[in-house]
Amino acid sequence: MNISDIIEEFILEQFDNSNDVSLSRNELANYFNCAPSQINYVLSTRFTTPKGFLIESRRGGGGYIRLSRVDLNKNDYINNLLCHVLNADLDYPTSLQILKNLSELNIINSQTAQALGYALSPKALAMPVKIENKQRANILKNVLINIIKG
Amino acid sequence: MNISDIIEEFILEQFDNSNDVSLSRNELANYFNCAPSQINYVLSTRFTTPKGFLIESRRGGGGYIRLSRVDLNKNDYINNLLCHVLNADLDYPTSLQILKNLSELNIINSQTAQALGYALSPKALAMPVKIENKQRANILKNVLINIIKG
DNA sequence: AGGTGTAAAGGTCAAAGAAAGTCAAACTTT
DNA sequence: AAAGTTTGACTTTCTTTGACCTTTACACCT
Repeated sequence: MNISDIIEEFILEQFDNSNDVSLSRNELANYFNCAPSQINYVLSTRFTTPKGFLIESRRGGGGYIRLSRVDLNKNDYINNLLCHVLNADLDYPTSLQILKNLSELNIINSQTAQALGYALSPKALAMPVKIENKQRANILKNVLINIIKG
Repeated sequence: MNISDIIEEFILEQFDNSNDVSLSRNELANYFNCAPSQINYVLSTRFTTPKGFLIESRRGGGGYIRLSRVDLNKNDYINNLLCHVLNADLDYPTSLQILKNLSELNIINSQTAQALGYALSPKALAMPVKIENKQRANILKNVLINIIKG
């Protein structure tokens, strides 16, 4: 077993009953006698969104890293979007269709769908088409990832 | 938790029922055993206008710092946003604050605020900071313009 | 009454410190 | 060889501290 696995296990244990864990990168690194960036490595390979984890953090004095777990099974449609559709380019009409679906599935309400539609419009993004479609996919992906957190 | 957060909480508690709080910088600094300018730091990062706080102060003997909470006026707020804030760069924390205000003013509902927050996050935009802040301003502006139209 | 000196506030800014983030090179395992 | 790990140098963000500045009240002269 390598350090990454050990650290992963350690963090998983912290999840005991709760769905949230707070930790200090430096302390952890010190405890396991490894480079601080090793912690980032563990987080980015083991505590990913597809696995149902969300990460928040803050730098500077009193900084922290906070992990939380979400239930993925309830969100098949979103999951599918995240794994397939949103990794590629996303044109504006398609994005509107996705938003409509999300709204009909009651995953988001209609105001949210509309607002996001404006946010993803060519006018809002204002950039060359090729980049624009990538950008649009990325924004929507991010919104969804966070929405499933509930 | 760092001192700044603790001081912030302390001040927020002073707001108990009233909408005004009066305090002495030196006394506070003394109480928390920190540099007086730390108080200014807390005020300028936590009790900002976008967050709905107003700060008055006076130097010299018998000087003071007075904080008050203002409630935002719907039209003024949007107007100010469109005319000033959203023409310039817009950093992420400020955008979150704006969304919170818009939600409190019932201009958008809380789900929309949250979704837009994710859409405007550095991760969603994924571009160099300088461009990112322009982009963020532009997207939010576009959303806002269309929302008040509708 | 009117200057004026002084102490008592608060303000500003930049440097130092304290986290966390990134990335690529070196190393290991498969 | 490819994939996965480990490490460390460098970056970015947020906080803390301290030196120096400005404003105000008040007492003391004349």
